[in-house]
Amino acid sequence: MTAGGDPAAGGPEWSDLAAALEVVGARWALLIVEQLLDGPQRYGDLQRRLGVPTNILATRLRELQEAGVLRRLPLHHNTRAYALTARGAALREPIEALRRWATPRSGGPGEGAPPAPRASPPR
Amino acid sequence: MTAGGDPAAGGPEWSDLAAALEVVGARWALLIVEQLLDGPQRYGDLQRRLGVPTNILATRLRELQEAGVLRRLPLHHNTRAYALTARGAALREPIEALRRWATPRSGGPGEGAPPAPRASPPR
DNA sequence: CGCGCACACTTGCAAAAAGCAAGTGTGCTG
DNA sequence: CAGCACACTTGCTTTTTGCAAGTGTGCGCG
Repeated sequence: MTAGGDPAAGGPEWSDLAAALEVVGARWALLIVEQLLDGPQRYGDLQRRLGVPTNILATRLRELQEAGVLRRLPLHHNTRAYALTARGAALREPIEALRRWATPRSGGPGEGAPPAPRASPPR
Repeated sequence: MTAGGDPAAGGPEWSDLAAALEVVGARWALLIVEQLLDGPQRYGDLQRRLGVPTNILATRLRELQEAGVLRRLPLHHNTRAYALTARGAALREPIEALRRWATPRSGGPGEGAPPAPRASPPR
């Protein structure tokens, strides 16, 4: 069941990871979910806190909603908030794992390559 | 855009997650690392197993190498293999967390949104 | 009632990244 | 020396991302 994805073929494998990235692999998706882990937020708040272009934000919110990761909560008059579904909240683990990976841990077995300074947003 | 962080301003936050995505957030990056978790592989193998465009693969391998995630092992004559560094291997946790998230767990409380079938490579 | 304002998005267009196909260089091997 | 496998490059098209400005809607106020 679901196993393989491309059985008995020399073709590319199809992993669960690819399926995950299909949903949250787009440019600002995980950052948006991360913000929402703190609780429901409104469009304007997300935009200001992340610095994400407004059209991208609108697109991502629609996609993530369709994927069942978040949903819109109608607020007063014409305002609304975005909140994670259970499936969206389950992204806390992967997100924290990524955060831990990125966090420079002092006292660990430092190795690999010397850190090179960067200075620009996601990607 | 907001390059160089935005300290002590009302501007966008700069999370560790963003730093992680800066390194492994590009289109095929995590998939490449996932393959490499099984051990060192050669260029052609990666390309065939993932179905990634060859120019993209070359670019990602260079970027991931510069980020200290993997390194090139010279093999016989002009062939080489790519292997994860310790830092790259540490991505196993985030990757497995994402895989678990994507894995349809039978018996769970179905919720969020009805699954919509897809049929195409990442993104 | 009409005006301005905040909020939540669209729209239009330019720049960057991803994708496809074909080509290049290198070192065997026949 | 021709042919072949391997590891990439190069040239061009398509898709995605980003920026800036515009649209619609519902108050709050004079």
